Amino acid sequence: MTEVKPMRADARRNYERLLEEAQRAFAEHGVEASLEDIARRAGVGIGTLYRHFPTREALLETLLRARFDAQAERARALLAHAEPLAALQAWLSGLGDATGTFRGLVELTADALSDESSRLYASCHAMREAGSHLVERAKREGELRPDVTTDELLLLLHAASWAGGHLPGPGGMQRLLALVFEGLRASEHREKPAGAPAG
Amino acid sequence: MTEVKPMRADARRNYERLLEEAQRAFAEHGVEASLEDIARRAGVGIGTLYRHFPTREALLETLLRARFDAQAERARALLAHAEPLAALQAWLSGLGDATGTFRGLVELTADALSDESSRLYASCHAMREAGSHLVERAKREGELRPDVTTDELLLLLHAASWAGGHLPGPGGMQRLLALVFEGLRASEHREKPAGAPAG
DNA sequence: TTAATATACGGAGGCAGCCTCCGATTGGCT
DNA sequence: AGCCAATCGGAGGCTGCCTCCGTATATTAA
Repeated sequence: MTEVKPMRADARRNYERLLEEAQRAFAEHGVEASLEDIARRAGVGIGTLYRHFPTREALLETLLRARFDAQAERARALLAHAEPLAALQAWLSGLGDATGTFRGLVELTADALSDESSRLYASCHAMREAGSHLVERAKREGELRPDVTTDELLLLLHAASWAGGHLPGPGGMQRLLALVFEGLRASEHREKPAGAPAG
Repeated sequence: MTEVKPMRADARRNYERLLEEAQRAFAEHGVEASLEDIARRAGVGIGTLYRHFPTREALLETLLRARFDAQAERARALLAHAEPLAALQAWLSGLGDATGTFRGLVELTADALSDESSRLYASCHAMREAGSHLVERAKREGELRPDVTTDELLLLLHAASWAGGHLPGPGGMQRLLALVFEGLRASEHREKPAGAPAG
């Protein structure tokens, strides 16, 4: 059985200080924030940081796992929503907001989803699984094109989130995500403004 | 009358060796390739590299300007194409291929397009301009939704290119770009499914 | 050809970040 | 109190960025 010896008091204290400072640092400087800086601000030697979190990814994983779980939970909740496509869109939209919280997180998440050897892969798996139920339902009810996969959808979301960061002002991701859902063709059943551009 | 004094022979030689090695290095290791390594391989001191190219961006700009010009030219040529939307798609598709040549190039280009202070901004400007003519034509002829801007379109392309790199195998970007054009809704009156030529 | 000089070269050196290793310290237990 | 395994901390080795300046050389004038 996995008997876990309780941590020594100082170890636990440092562990928690490190997580706090890491959260701050990543939010402020993005995922590339300096680890030595995190250790410094936590009032801890660099060696201590590396003992608790052997890699940057390990540190990020600890911080992110809860978020991924929350997204999975949200997906399950949205299965109760009456409109399958709207539910899916809502889920993706929230997921996009979450991956926008610090710079570099989108890249990280997209990598984790496609690279099985990533430490974050496992953390993401439950989330993808939960999301795929929303996807399947939307397909089954004829609201989502049947030839698109969950992975493609997630990737498109991450792409929109990534690109949203390059648009001035907030709401960029939402706008792009909407475009992706609607497509780019002008079409009759979509109301189009009357006036052709002058010129 | 910008009389340009000819470079000293050794200077010109080094300049060219540096560009060659930079091309190699960026292609192999992405835009973050070590500058000291480039200098080393070019058989030149690091100081010499920095004299010719004060920043990494300056070096990249020199390498990329020709590419951007080529893309602008391609856009102009495609104005002769009979089908406006197909022409636009073809242009974007080629542009996406070009930004996939080395890792980090997509990010770089997207940044350059949105940040006026970037050294690459000027280089991109003509390309965006040329592309916007394709966009306007497609709108005018009612094939492209009128509420989307050239910048959004370029950003969506870059997003697709970025995301394509996270899909296994080649052709990821093409597939995603097609999805973006067609939209994600299931719909009876869509003629052709988006998708990579599975053969 | 030689001398003068503007031009260009090269790498040492200072800084920061990554990560490892191991002697010093200390919490927890008897 | 005293022991010792668990934990700490940071020096040190490495890489990469970038600047500065003494040295070397291509070019030109004599």
